[in-house]
Amino acid sequence: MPPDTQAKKINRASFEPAYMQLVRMVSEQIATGALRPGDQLPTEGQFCTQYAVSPMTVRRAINILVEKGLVSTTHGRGTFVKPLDIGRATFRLQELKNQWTSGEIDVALLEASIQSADERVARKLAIPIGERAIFIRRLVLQGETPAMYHREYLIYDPRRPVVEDQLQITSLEGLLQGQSGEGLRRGELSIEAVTLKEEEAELLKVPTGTAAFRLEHIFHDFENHPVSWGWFICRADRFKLTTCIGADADA
Amino acid sequence: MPPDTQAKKINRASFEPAYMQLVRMVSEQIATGALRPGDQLPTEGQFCTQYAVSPMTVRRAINILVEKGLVSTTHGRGTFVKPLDIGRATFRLQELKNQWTSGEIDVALLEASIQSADERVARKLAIPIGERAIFIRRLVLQGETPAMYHREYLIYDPRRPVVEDQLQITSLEGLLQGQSGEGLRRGELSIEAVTLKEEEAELLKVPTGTAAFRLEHIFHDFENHPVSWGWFICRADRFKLTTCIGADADA
DNA sequence: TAGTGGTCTAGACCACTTA
DNA sequence: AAGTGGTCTAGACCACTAG
Repeated sequence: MPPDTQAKKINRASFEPAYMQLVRMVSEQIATGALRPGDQLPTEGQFCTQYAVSPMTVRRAINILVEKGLVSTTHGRGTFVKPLDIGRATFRLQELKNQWTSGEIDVALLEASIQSADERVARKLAIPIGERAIFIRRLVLQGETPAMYHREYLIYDPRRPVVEDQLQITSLEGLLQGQSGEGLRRGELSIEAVTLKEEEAELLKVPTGTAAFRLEHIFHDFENHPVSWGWFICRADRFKLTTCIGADADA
Repeated sequence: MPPDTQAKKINRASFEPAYMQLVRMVSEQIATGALRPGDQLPTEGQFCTQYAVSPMTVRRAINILVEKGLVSTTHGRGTFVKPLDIGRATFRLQELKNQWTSGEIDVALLEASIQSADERVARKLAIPIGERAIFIRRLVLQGETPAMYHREYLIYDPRRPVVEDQLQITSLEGLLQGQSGEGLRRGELSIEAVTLKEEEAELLKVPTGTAAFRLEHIFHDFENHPVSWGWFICRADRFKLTTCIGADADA
């Protein structure tokens, strides 16, 4: 434990809550190297007296530091600064929305039809082979340039207010604006790298064989049945995920 | 607000903390559709009386639900169930470690040399063009199969205990086992899709032009100077990021 | 004005680690 | 046995939203 560097006070008049000020102050000490990986933080009690706050406030601040991955706590031992861990990096899909909502986005519906499910579609949607399913192809345009190509298979259920609603489900409007499907409970997503097939390349106006991201999705309803399965093919030059780890990741 | 479905009690004898039991019970109600997107949750006070817990415990549970993206709170209005938001999806690099630490991993050092920095390297490492930099090439093998190719440029500083330590920094051992660089403060990471160049393809034993992930990284020390810049080229068939959104993402 | 969430207090008790 | 974090209480006061 380093000799106490300098204990700034909590500003009670600030709009910033006390626990956040604590988080920020400790984060800065870690960022500047005043606290190094492995160092022990002051104990809960020490924080309380140093900053004249209650234990709950200290604990809240420490919990946030733990979630940020900056420190780790061990029950009877103490709280310690963690070294950089590359495994903690997380890439947020939200980033794409931000990248894209800055410009003009158009969604072109290329196809919307009823198809009979082949083996693959049947398996993904958990329906019998040959059952009818809705098939949709869309193209997302950023200005004049195509950015993503979307293929999606949807459960066809004549009892539901189908197509119109379903066209909204996982719609790119939803993806880009904010919220999708009201009737959906959970989704699974995955990302891989692929090379573009001829059809995809033509639509995206890049050479066949170009690299691209494939963002696959499958959504389930409240009965936990699959509702939709599909994937976005994203031009690599329009799709990049970035993130930061360590101190100063945000503040 | 739906007519109270059924208020299970908190089990005080359980190893599971009260706030977690609350989180789980509400999560389940959302997962089953007992609580639908847009529905208002009981207020803090109602939770307190229903489950006989203190306000702080309720607030802690609700905060967790907010972080999980299942509900949102508005100051003077209440707490409401959120619809699925695809933008909340986050992909964790940790996943790769898990995928890989299951098998045998070898790291082959292909090259470690001193080079004079060209314009690109100089810019990334914030050093003058022509300055010496350490250059490292490694190959990560999963059993017999090559999985990743790593190129990295490191600051050459004769005052530091350089090479041996630097070889550990952002080493794949670090990447795969747990913790990397003790002298690092923060890092920036990004992922793109690329097609393999001839050299890369040969090393990874796949055809030239195959799709792959490129995971670029740059790390900074406590003075916020770049220390290392490089990238992993990952075989697409060994590298897939997956995630879940919505209720039941974990519990 | 009534109801809501947001913050915070000043402790308590327990479980765990270390010596 | 001493010190640590983990949980929890039973309130308080404030700021915001709504009718």
